[in-house]
Amino acid sequence: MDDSLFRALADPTRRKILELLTEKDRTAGEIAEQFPIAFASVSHHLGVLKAADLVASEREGQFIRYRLNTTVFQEVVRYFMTRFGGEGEKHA
Amino acid sequence: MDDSLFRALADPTRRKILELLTEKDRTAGEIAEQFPIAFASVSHHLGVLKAADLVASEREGQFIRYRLNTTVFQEVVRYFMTRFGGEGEKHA
DNA sequence: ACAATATTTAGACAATTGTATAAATGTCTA
DNA sequence: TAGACATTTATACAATTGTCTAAATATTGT
Repeated sequence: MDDSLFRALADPTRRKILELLTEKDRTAGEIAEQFPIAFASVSHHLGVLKAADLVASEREGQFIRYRLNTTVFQEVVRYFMTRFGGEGEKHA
Repeated sequence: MDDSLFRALADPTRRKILELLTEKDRTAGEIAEQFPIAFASVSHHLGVLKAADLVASEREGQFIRYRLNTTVFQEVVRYFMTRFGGEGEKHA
């Protein structure tokens, strides 16, 4: 379980970005306009999320469209379930 | 979902502490001796984990014993499952 | 080629964080 | 009460981080 993953999740703006991407894929601009901070700052957050492999992106003409990488979230859930899964479901 | 929770999880030493507490409850000293950093630093990490409600502690004579608060981990799992639709970790 | 739009990258700066040492607090036992 | 042990709190400092503005890169249309 990569360190960059948890560091990426530690920022509330980035978590909000992830939740936005849950609804639908969005371009960098569509994401950025949801926040009161500079576009460049949001771009930086997107870079962090991408480095942690939580999102992927692809160019679409002028735009760059971002989408969730759901695979990694499943790994996160598995991390918590196996290590801290609470009582009962010990399925090692 | 509290911000302090994700910030607490962002540090690898703290995650290691949590994993140690998965095995069994431990005193501050037993935890601290597992790490190459100063006891005071580990104590600080324990404070962060406690503030995030990830662990609880109680005095036992000279010692202070720490234990996982599993309830919060279940909330974490629920957070990821509900928002980021983890399909694939079904169990029984 | 030029201008407009979309986004990222570079550089700077203040706030936060992880660590260390030293001092303080709490507990036990002689 | 004194002294030893266990742990936390106070303080300082270097490293990391989130934000900004300005400049750079990429694409589209004229």
